[in-house]
Amino acid sequence: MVTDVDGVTDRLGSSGRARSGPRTESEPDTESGEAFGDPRSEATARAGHDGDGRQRPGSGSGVRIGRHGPSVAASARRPRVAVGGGRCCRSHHGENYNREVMPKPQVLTPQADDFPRWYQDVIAKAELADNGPVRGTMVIRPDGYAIWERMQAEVDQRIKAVGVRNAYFPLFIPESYLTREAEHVEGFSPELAVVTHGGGKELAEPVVVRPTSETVIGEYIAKWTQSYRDLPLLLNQWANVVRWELRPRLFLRSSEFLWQEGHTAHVSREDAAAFARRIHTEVYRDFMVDVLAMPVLLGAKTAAERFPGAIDTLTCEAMMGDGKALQMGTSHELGQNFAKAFDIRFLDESGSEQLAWTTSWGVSTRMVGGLIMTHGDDRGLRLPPVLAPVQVVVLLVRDGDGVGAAVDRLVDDLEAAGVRVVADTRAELSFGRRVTDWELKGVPVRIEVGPRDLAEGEVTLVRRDTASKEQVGLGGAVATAGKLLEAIQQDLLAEATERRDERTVDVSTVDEVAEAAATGFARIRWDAIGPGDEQRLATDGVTIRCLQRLDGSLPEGDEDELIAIAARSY
RNA sequence: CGGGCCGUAGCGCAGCUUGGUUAGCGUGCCUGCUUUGGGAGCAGGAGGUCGCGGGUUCGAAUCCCGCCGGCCCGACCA
Repeated sequence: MVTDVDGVTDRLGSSGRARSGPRTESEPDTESGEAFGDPRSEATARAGHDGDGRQRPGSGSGVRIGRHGPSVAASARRPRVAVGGGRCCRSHHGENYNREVMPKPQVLTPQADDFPRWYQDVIAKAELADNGPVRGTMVIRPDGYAIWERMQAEVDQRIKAVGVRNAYFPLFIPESYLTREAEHVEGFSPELAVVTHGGGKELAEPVVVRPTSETVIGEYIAKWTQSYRDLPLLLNQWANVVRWELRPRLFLRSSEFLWQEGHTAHVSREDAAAFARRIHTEVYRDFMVDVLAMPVLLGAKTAAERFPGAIDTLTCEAMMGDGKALQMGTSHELGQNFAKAFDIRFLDESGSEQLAWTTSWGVSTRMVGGLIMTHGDDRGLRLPPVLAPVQVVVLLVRDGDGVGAAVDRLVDDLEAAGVRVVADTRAELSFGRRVTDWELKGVPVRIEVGPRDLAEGEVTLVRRDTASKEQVGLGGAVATAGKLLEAIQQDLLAEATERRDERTVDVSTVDEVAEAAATGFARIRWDAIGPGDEQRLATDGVTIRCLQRLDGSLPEGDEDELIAIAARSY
């Protein structure tokens, strides 16, 4: 099979730039249907693994390998000198012998030095993803995919809660479908991958690899829609899509990515608009705020930024750690554009034929990038507990005197309490190394179990977000962990909200917009931006991210008194 | 597609200007011992068509020509 990514521009008669490139042989690897995880199996699925992700023989949390005599001898040899004083201290002041802030080894480029470099470092060191062999493609590694699976599970549940059902449509779309909607084809043809050969022969009609599925799904919605009783028709699919990218970045912009695309048809414009808004708020915003702990701004796109073929595009915009904006999700009112192109008609109650009104909406693996850049710090990822595939890691500091058994019991108790937990008993790695690893991976709470603590019947709990430590009795560890998880979830959201608000300024002129956008978001009255200003800002790398009402709520259609949020963006 | 830069061990790099032993260094990897409460130490070891092709030369990672690939900056996008 030969994939041709350049020729289609001409064939589709688009104004897009022409590109040259070799035709590349590629194996047919049409992987259809994304498996997604059952959230309930998450904790148990991980329980038999150590921190390396390798299955230990014997499984269960109590596996012991290669730890015996020496470490016991070592701990026995070490008398309680330091601990003796510490014990006194602790009992009187509740202090911790190792509470002082530890010198942190630099494992990542600091954010302040070079934010993009930091982002790449995190992805590499936390083992989230790699570049694929074809430029712009992405290999999502198990720890990265686990994050995506958690996102899928949470979003899927919310999508279904508003009455949408999942289906699956093909990867290949007839090229002719794309051309039926003028704006749509113009918008997408520059980034299409087109298959010209199959089965060793040139195809009579080339097929495109879906960049999005409005067209195929429209064709079938038309087929399935006869009566107003068939509407609303509410569909969603989890799939991969391909948009040939010139400047790829892992998670943020790759030539192939994973997403969810919803497609619905309604009897009236009002119904369609209301549904798009409902998805936008009840699914996307709630998920992003409650699960991702990201304070997204909701708004409408300007005509220039609208989805090709839409009459209105709603967006969720987030601010990253460097002040730049990231579009986290969009919902489109497609009006009757696709209904006309694909003949989506129905008979209404009076028996007269009507054109349907459609919507589409999606969120993608880009959210993983947004999550990294929103909460990450110089030590690595910081995952919000509600999302985190692993919420608590129980770290065996050093073996001896029943430490292993205590780790096992704690893991069992946490699991029984519904916490997603793993045990790290890798005695062959130094303590510091393992701590650093778990910090890189962003696990919200770390519980350190070692002989010294245990002699006091205690363990040490450490928050990933603040690095603060506290010691609690073994019996209280589960309850404390639960409280910490809740606190971390709230605090991450609060921290991100505070940063966004600090870096958002109200301005009144276009020049001020450009200046303010250098460090964050600029808010300006939409009517203060004249024709041509939007384009002029774009030359400085600044775009209008969205339009909101003065109170920050979502506008409906064309309203006066709107505020434009302008920023640099990813 | 325009402008700048780079291809040497898995990754990051030095060596090239001024051609000449067996091509080095950091990290990672393997083995052993000692370690383990904040990226452990020591010893030993494996790993290279110096991007590809041609040319100059007694001799090329190094000089010349061509090709291929990649990165960064500008015009589009979840």
